[in-house]
Amino acid sequence: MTDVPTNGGQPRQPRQPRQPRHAVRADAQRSVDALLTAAAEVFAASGVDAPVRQITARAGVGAGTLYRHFPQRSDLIAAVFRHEVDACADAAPALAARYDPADALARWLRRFAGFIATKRGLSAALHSGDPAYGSLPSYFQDRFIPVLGGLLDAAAAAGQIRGDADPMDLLRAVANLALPVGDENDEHAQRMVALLMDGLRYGAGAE
Amino acid sequence: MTDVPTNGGQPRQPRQPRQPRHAVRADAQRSVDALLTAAAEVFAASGVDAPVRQITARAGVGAGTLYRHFPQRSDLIAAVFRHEVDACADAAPALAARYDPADALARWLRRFAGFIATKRGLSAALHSGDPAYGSLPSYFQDRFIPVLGGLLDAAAAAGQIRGDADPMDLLRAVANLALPVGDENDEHAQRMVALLMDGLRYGAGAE
DNA sequence: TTGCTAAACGGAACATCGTTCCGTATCGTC
DNA sequence: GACGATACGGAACGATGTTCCGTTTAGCAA
Repeated sequence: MTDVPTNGGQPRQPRQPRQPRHAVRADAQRSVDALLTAAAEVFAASGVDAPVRQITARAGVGAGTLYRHFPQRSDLIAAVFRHEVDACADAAPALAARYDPADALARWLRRFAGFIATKRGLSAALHSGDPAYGSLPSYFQDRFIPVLGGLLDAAAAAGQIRGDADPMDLLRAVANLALPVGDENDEHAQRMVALLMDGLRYGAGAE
Repeated sequence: MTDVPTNGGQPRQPRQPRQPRHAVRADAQRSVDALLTAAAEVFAASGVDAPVRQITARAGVGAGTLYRHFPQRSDLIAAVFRHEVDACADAAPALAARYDPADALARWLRRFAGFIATKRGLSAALHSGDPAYGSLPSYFQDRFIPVLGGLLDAAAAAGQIRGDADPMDLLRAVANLALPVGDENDEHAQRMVALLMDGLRYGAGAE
């Protein structure tokens, strides 16, 4: 066993989990989708500390299935987070196509506030030091800053809002406004976001 | 049951837990002391989320005893917090008597940084909305601001440090520096606190 | 179509945790 | 010294995260 002449350069252990034999089994894909959907709903309703069984029950799968696809709880949380970030970011083009720039911006900010409102308990999780969360903040920024930047630029170019708004500033502001604290309903958040939007409109043309 | 004529003005439920019949039994006092000491050590080592059994084992006490004195977990955490705030604040007079003002200030700030360093996970607990924590922030301020203010005034009066340092600002700054994040040891915090102290000295007499 | 095997599934079982319960031991008083 | 209120210990309970393993199924091949 001094040498391993077989499979030169092709290590036996699967370095790429892709192409294990056939791409991905249909039932596995269904399970993952069901889990992501169920987890998103449960997290929104009860926070990210919700019991695992509640998620598996809603998804109609066993606990073993969950842990097969998401070995750690944090993996599921991170996956749901990314999934929702994508959904929110991907909503922008449709809005931009259907509404005029300022309206599209306002609608997307509302959408974004709704996204944030489902993130109760996540900020604590983010600071837990779990490496599974390490890439989430940058993912958040990488996806949202270009999207919001585009909407802002379009509205500014149309002369509908002021031109000096910084996307990151606005993301942080809306996130702080919409993060649920205590028992206040999200009506308050929506009003504050609308106020922010009016602030942007008010400065149109100025400077 | 339309009226309750009995015990006018003296509600039956014990509003003051003091003076139940005789002051407090000696064994009960021992248990409380052992629990506070053990909890402080365990919290410092493992954070406030440490298992309850670990605390009772270290205190040499049964679980029932813990819950008799601290009906909720948050009660124990709050009690330990208050206990340590007191110990830290009470350390100031001795330091002020033994060392010259600026030295006493520096030593107390180190002491305070050590206090903060044991508070991993507490900030999350404070924001959990549990009413048992409601009074902790004001307790923190009420005890520390006069203590630090006294030390600052003495050092400023002696011309050893600048005179425009705000106690609350300094508390927040040191707390932020000393709060353990990730795996860094507290050496870093002590260096930063020393730096802050040098900053105070540097401004002596200025302005 | 039928057979086969790796992959995936479900849910019982295990370990751990916070909390409760209650029989027993102890303290302080009369 | 005896008695009653108080406190103690730790087993027991319910909930939860996680693992294990016998069973099922998807997808390929003959």
